[in-house]
Amino acid sequence: MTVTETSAERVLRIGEVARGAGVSVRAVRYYEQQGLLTAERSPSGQRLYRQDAVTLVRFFQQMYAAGLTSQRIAELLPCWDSGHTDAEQRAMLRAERDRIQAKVDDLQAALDRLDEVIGITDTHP
Amino acid sequence: MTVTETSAERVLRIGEVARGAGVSVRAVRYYEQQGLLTAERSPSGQRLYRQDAVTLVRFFQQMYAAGLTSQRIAELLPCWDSGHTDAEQRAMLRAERDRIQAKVDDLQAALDRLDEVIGITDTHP
DNA sequence: CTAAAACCTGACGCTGACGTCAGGGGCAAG
DNA sequence: CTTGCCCCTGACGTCAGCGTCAGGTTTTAG
Repeated sequence: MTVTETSAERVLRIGEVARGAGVSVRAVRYYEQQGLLTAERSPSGQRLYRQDAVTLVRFFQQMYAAGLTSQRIAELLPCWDSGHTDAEQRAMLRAERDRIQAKVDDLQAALDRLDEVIGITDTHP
Repeated sequence: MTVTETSAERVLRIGEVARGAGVSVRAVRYYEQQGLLTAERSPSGQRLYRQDAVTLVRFFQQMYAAGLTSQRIAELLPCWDSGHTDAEQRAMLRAERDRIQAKVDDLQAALDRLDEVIGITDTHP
């Protein structure tokens, strides 16, 4: 479609999004399947993304790394792009926050156990 | 075996170890299967553990929580009960340490993202 | 125009620490 | 003796985030 693209209307195809965010194409499709990411479709059926899709995918990765499930991320997504939260969402947010904090403490304790045997007891890098 | 137990020779059965460490009986058997835990056997085939098995299982849980696999834990166990490490073990220890540290940083970043939308921007509890 | 590269939709495979069910002993109390 | 609880050994099931293969269409480079 040779519409004189006004330079601001650039769209991304799935491969570009994937490479941009450092994940696989399969992963991006998976996110859509989980209701995290929506895409326009070209007449031939190919997915077309806006540039912020890359940022979004990176955000998903961050949440996954923090132990959130696809479902949780989907439930909490509106909190970011609407800036508003209801009671249920607040509860989930706090629950996740506490869980992650606990995990940080656990990891820190594990680190201490490792350092203990390594001998790198230099207090702070 | 009615050997006059000198009060120091107390042994534990698998259920006691499991409850003591807060894991399932299945988990304790799994640790043995992975070469993490060895047990004597009663004449009837039941596993008999020493008291420190509970501590050991708790330690496994801590390492699992830190993202180590059974194999890694098995490879690094000698470092603790022998107090000695060879070059390969030191490399693994440092690698795991770095990985965990990176994970801590990731979690911290995720926490910040959550707090950002929660509004609990109180610097430190 | 043609070949390569990229995209599409299923759909099965993988990993790791267990859960769980099946089928069968053993051992103390009442 | 029998009731009940704990133990045993397989061995299949689970879950979540993808990997990967199959078979086919579309877009792009030359």
